[in-house]
Amino acid sequence: MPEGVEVEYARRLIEERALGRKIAGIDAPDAWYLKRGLTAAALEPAVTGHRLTAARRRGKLLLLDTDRTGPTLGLHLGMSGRVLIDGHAAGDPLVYGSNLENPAWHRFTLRFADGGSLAMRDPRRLGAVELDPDEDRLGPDAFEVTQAEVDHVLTRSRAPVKAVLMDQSRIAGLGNLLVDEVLWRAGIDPARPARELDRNERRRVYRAVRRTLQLTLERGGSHTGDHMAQRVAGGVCPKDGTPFERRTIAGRTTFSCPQHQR
DNA sequence: GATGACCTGTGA
DNA sequence: TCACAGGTCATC
Repeated sequence: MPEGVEVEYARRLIEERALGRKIAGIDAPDAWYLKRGLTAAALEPAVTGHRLTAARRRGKLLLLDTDRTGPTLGLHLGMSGRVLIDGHAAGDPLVYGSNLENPAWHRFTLRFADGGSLAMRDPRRLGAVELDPDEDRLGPDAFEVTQAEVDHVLTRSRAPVKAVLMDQSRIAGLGNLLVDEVLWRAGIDPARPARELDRNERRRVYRAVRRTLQLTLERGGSHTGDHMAQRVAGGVCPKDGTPFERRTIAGRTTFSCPQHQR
C-alpha cells in the first residue's frame, strides 16, 4: 500500500497486539499471493506452533519473526493492502483504497491459538507473502537513512532524482506521494538528474526526507503531506500559489511546482 | 532506466 | 466506458 509510513503503522499494530501470540494455522486461499515458490502446504507447518516474537520493517517490507529457530514471515502490502488484527486496522483509511469489508479480499490470514487472527486485506492483490525474505535486496530504511547514504545514492546516478528516491534497492520506504512531498519541500525539480544536485541541494533532500516522514507519521499517513492536498487538477503550490505541473516521471504521476522546484 | 504488465476497485 | 490508483517485476 502504502508507503513506509503506513507500513510503520501496521508494524506498530502488530507489535502492540500480536506479539507473543501462538500461530495455530494459516488461511491462504489465494496461491498467487504466496511468492518465490512458497505454497500453503509448505508454509503452514513452518509457522504453526510458533509465537510471533518481533515485528520489524525495512522500507515497505514487514518482517514477522517467530520464536526459536522459527522462520521469518515477509509481508508486502502492495498498493491496497492493510493488516487487520482481530478485525481491526491501524491508522486512517487509505485515500484511494476501499474500506468496505469483503471476505474475498482477505488474501492471507494467520490464525492464532487464542481464536484471534492477523489478516491481510488486499482488494487489488498486488501484495505478497514470502518466507525468510532476502532483506538485503532493500537499501537502508528511509526512517534511518543518513546524509552520507543520501549523498552516496544521489551522486551515483544520472536518473531523475525522483526515480532514485523511489528505488527501494537504494533507499527503502519512500513511494510516489512521499517522494513528491520530499522534493517539493526541498525545492528540487523531480526530473533533475540526481548526480547534478550540489552539496547544498543534497542536504535539503536529506532534511526533507526526515521532515516529511516525521510530519506524515504524526498526521496519519502518506496522504497528509502539505503537497498532497494539491495533487488534483487545478492544484496550486501551497508555498507560492503557482499552478502545479503534472508529469509522468519514473513511470509515476508527478506533481511539482515549476516556480520554486528547480 | 524507461516501459509495460500484473490485478481489481473507484470515480469521473 | 475510461482513466487512474500510495507497488513491484520482467523486459527491452
